[in-house]
Amino acid sequence: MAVNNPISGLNKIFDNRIRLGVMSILTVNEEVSFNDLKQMLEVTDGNLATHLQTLEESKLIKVHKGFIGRKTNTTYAITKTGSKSFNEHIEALEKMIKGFK
Amino acid sequence: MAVNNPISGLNKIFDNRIRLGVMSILTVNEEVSFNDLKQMLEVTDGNLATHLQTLEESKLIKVHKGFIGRKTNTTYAITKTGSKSFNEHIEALEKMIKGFK
DNA sequence: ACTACAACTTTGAATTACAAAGTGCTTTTT
DNA sequence: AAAAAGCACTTTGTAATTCAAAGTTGTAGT
Repeated sequence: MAVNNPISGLNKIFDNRIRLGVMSILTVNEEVSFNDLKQMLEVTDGNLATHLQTLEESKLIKVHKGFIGRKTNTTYAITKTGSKSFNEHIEALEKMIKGFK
Repeated sequence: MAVNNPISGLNKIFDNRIRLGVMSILTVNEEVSFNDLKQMLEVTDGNLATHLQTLEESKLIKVHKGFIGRKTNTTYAITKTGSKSFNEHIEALEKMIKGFK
């Protein structure tokens, strides 16, 4: 591995802007509903659902299917692994940015 | 546009890690040869060439075909537009990051 | 009963990314 | 001088990714 490679620490799963957005939202907010994510990120529900699935399969986020009264309410939260992976990615980004600041 | 959308300021051209890497390298180093970029980023030459072409077509970088003695030497540099676009992207990223710091 | 919303899954198409091989020119090696 | 190798590509083909649209199931409201 080249020593100077500025992108070697980046996590491929976060190359996608929607997945990046989800992670950044879930880092600030403990639990966020599907619908809120959809509105914040301005994506179609199908598109969002597949990205959430990808993140869940990689154990970066977890799903909680709950209720508000009798109505189903699905919320998403970041996992420990997710926090760790995302922080590493951000650190790699910051390192890259600092390289030229 | 949603007010809270953390990814709306990101530039799609920089979603790709190789193009991101090129820009970050060219922000620190005024002129970098094709071969140096290739080694730093650890990519195949064909792959690098297409990404450089994309960046050039968008006027984010410029190519200089020169010589070292009699040997051809191609170098790449960032353009004014490129600097501006890249800085905006980085600022959007930082804003996103600061959102949860 | 009908409409609407929520949270999906499935399908299909378009775009993107990438490796591998080929090209033309030059330089170095034998 | 011939062969091998390097540089900076281009072309080709495939694999992966991304995304919108439509379909699905279940609940809620009117």
